[in-house]
Amino acid sequence: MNISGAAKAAGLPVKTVRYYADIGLVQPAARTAAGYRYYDDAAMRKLSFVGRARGFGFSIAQCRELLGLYQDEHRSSAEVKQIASARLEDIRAKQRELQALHDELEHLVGACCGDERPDCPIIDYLS
Amino acid sequence: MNISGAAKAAGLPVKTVRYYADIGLVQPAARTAAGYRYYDDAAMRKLSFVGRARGFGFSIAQCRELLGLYQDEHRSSAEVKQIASARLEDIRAKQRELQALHDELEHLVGACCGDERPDCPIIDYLS
DNA sequence: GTAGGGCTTCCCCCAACTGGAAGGTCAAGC
DNA sequence: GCTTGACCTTCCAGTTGGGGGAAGCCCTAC
Repeated sequence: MNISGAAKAAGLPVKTVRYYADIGLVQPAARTAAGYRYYDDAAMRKLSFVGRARGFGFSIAQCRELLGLYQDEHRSSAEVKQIASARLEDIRAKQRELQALHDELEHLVGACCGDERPDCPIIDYLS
Repeated sequence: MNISGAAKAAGLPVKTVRYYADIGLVQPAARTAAGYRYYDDAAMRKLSFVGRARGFGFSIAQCRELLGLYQDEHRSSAEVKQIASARLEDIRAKQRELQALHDELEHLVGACCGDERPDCPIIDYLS
């Protein structure tokens, strides 16, 4: 597979696949004589793995760790769980933050008449 | 007020205040003879306003609009409400996204024993 | 042989800052 | 008057995770 085939199979933009190769996250199996990146089955599986992990919001660094564990026959599931739990806690923290913002902003938006007059509780709150 | 006083009063890092001046979001009232940025009361109010708006997650572009409305005697609250509603909808979209990720990841983390064995539903899911 | 698409590297761009270097300024203390 | 240290200035580079596009090579089809 060349890069566009690999990208399509993994559901990623070509630019992203090239970027992952550049940063050493997922290297192509080889280069053709013309210098084209060549992805074999193993490389494509890694790409898809990373694509799904990124879909969960794992950072590139976390993806690197997860990929290492994915390929490690002797991994302990505890290591995986620890990374996933960290991401889960990040998500929860973000949710709490967003919930607080949401409630406050919803309150302000609800209190604003939204007509042609200048009086506005949102502006007042920010002032 | 020089920049550090203004930054402290607005609860922002000095670097951020300088950045806002650079991009023309909140300009200092003047420069001293030595070239120091000087913030008067009006400039400090704008800084604090932007600081609070950023706290709600409004983008710099939105802050620019809000700041314009803040200073516009003839604004209509509808314009303000429209910007705030857009932000609220962004927040809700993000919340829905995070909720889906949360539920799925929580399920996976819950299913992983987290022991020394390599078997792991998280890795399986990503594979 | 030529047209088109695909591939390569390279560099700049995004948001919203942050860190740091090099150098000018200011106020206090001696 | 001089030094010291804190503060200010500009400028440049880096952050995350890529995206856009130019210049140039490659490959296949007609």
